[in-house]
Order: sequence, then C-alpha cells, then structure tokens
Amino acid sequence: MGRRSDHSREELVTLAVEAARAIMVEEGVAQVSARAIAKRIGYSPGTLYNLFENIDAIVYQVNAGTLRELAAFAMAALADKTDPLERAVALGRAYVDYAARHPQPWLAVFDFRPAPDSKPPPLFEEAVALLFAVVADCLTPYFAAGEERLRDAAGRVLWSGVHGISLLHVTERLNQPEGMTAADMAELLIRNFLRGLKAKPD
Amino acid sequence: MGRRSDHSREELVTLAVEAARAIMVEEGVAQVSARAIAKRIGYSPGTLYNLFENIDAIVYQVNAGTLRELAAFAMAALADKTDPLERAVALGRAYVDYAARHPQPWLAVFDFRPAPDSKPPPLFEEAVALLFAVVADCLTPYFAAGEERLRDAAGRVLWSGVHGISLLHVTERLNQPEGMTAADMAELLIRNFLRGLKAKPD
DNA sequence: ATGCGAATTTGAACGGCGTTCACCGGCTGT
DNA sequence: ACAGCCGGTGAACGCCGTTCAAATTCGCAT
Repeated sequence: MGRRSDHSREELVTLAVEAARAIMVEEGVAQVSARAIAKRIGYSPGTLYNLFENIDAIVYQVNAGTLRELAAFAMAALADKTDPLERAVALGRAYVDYAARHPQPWLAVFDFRPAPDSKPPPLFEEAVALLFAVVADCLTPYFAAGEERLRDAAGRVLWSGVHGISLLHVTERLNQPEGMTAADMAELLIRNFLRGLKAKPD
Repeated sequence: MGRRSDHSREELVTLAVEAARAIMVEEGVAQVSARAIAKRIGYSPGTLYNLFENIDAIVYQVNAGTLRELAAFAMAALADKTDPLERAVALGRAYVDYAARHPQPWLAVFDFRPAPDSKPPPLFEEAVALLFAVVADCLTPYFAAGEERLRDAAGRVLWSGVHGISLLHVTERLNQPEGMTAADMAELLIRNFLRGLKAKPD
C-alpha cells in the first residue's frame, strides 16, 4: 500500500500517543510496543518510525501528558487552601491519590530511565520544578530569610518522602495498617516533618 | 554434547547467580539475559532452565542476596548506637549509603515486579519485616503503650520516605543542593519527623 | 571390560521485541 | 494524462525468553 492520507501527520502522532496511553492503562508500560500501537491505530509498525525516533519517544510523550495531568490535579487540590501546612498536606494527598488512581501511567513516568549517555529530557526537571515551587512556597514560613537553601532541601526531602510512600503503595509494598490509606501516611509524614521543623531548637 | 559433570547442580546454580549479579553490577538488570548468563558460565541457555524455572527466578536469587547484604550493612551501622534517635538516623543513612554504593542491584530489587497473578514472593515481606522491627524499636520511645499500630504506621512512613530519597538519588532525580548528600537528606527527614512526633500535642 | 539406562547438555526453533529500509502505490502538480 | 514524490508497508535482522527432541556422557550392574 502507498500513501493513504486518512490522517495528517499530526493526527497520526496524536493517535499513536493515545493508543500508547490506552495500552499502558489497560496492560502496563511493559506491553506498550510498536506492533501493539500500530495494530490499535490500524497502521504498520514502520509508520511509527516516520513519526517518532523510537518507541521511547512515544512513551515520553505519554509521560509528559501524565505529568501535566498530575500537576493540574495537584493544583486543583490546592485551590481553596491558604494555610501553608494545609496546602502542603493537600499537595501530598493529591500526589498519592493521583498515583493510586492512575497507577500504570504514574509508574511509567518513573520507570522511564533514559540511557546514561542520552541527554536528560527536560520533562522531569520542569514538572518537578513546578511542584517544588509550590512545596517551597508552603515551607517558606518555616525558615528564616537567607535559609532558602535549607528550605529547598526540606522541600525535596518532603517530596521524596511522599513519592516513596506513593511508589510503595502503588507497587503494593507499603502494607499500611488497616483503616489507614496511603494518603493518610503521606499526611502523617508531612504533619510530623513540618511540626519537627517548627520545633527546631538548634 | 551430553552430560559434563564439570560442576554439580549446586555449583551451577551458584555460578549462574553470580554471573547474573556480575552482569547486573556492570550493565544493569536490563542486560541480564539467559544468553548472557549462559555465555559467562560457559553453558548454553537451555541449561539454565534445568536449574531455574525462568530468568526471573535467577534475578530473584540475586535480589535475595542483595537484601541480605543490605540488612547486614544496616545492622552493622547500628551496632554501636544505643540512643533510639541516633539508631534511626544511622539506619536511614546506611540504607541510602548502601543503595548509592550498589545502585544496580539495589534498583533491581525494587524493579522486580512479579506478575499480579503469581504468588507474592516472601522476599520483601521478610527483609522489610526485619528492617521494620528495627525501625519500630527505634520508635517505641515516641509512643505510649497501646499505640503500637500508630508506631508501626510511623515506621512505615519513615522507611518509605527514606526509600523515596534513596530511589530518587540513585535515579538521579533528587537534585540535592550542593554540599548535601542523599544521606544528609535522609537524616533531615528522620530528625524532623521524629522531632515532630515528640512535639505532638494531642 | 562391557553394555546400557539414566541424567544432563545442547541448540535449533517458536513467537515476541525494536528497528531499518527497499519497495510500492496513491496523491499531487504539471 | 502522466511523472515523480511522499508516505506506508512488511519482510528482515538481531535480540529476547522459553521449549524440547536429540545427542552425549556418566555411573553402575554385570
């Protein structure tokens, strides 16, 4: 078969990324393959290589969408909160909730490990920088002026901690006690960590 | 070729697991394959299937060794500490340090995701239970009698948090500030979380 | 020493993967 | 009407996990 022009190049890209996301949601990242995507969109595997450099590039696009959605979800959870502590808690809960509701796409974001020689894609840097800005903002009241470095470190610690809870929850290794959700665990972490910061005597 | 008896069955198992670990250390889990292991030990891929049900079983054995080593390393770090807070800090630092020194094997442990239908292997449960026992022990002074459930939850939170820091560090997404190591971040988490627990008013 | 059954090793083969590329045919400009 | 290009194709390459009939060697009984 030759040229078809059933779809424009842009439509094709969109179709492919959506198909990849669908497979990811239904069967996990591991099942996202060129042949599977091609079958879903009714094209041949070779076509995908006219649109993307490789399969990782497609997964990367899916992940970009996931991070955008996650950020939007987190921001929405903050919308009506003003107290820094409550904002931090809401952010943490939103993060864990999002991961729990979209486990496969969320896992795919963090399972994506670019080869060490390839340039680090700006995806995480950007998305994480966005979340950090919010976290750092929540933490500002806990630090004196001039302690921004420490505040940022605390922000990274907090995010890493919540991320760890999320990850272990999604991979079913958290084993939280009955009656306690992963989001509750995140809240426990955030409240105590921040209380500890405030209580800091040094 | 037929029977060789260069090695006993047990020796062969050991050889295979050691070869798998070597590949893992040098090239990452992704490069551990039946053909690669077979080539290293001078046997054919088919032989491995006389010894193990599948390749995952070999990786599983490697992971079991990694967890044993991690536990031993963590315990050694605690040996001379008596104060609960200092024990918790030492445990967290040891965890992060171990991961940083053996990134590939450590990552392999957590990248191992058994298919949802296969029985969950007792590996994590056991190893994590061991670490939890120590963590819970460190946390006992922070809780009243009868609050064991909450204490265990706090233990899991703390471990998850340290784990998250470790993971993001090893995958180069932690971006800690200059002059601060991942272990320092873990210490920051632990000290503040525990100070927060102590300060708890209610 | 000989023979033979059992145990073990092999490697080709199957179906999957990512990726490449020569080919082909429909689309478009003339 | 026709040429040429563009884009889609699918066979092919080299990898993967896994299976299994065949081949070979071992250990043992005679």
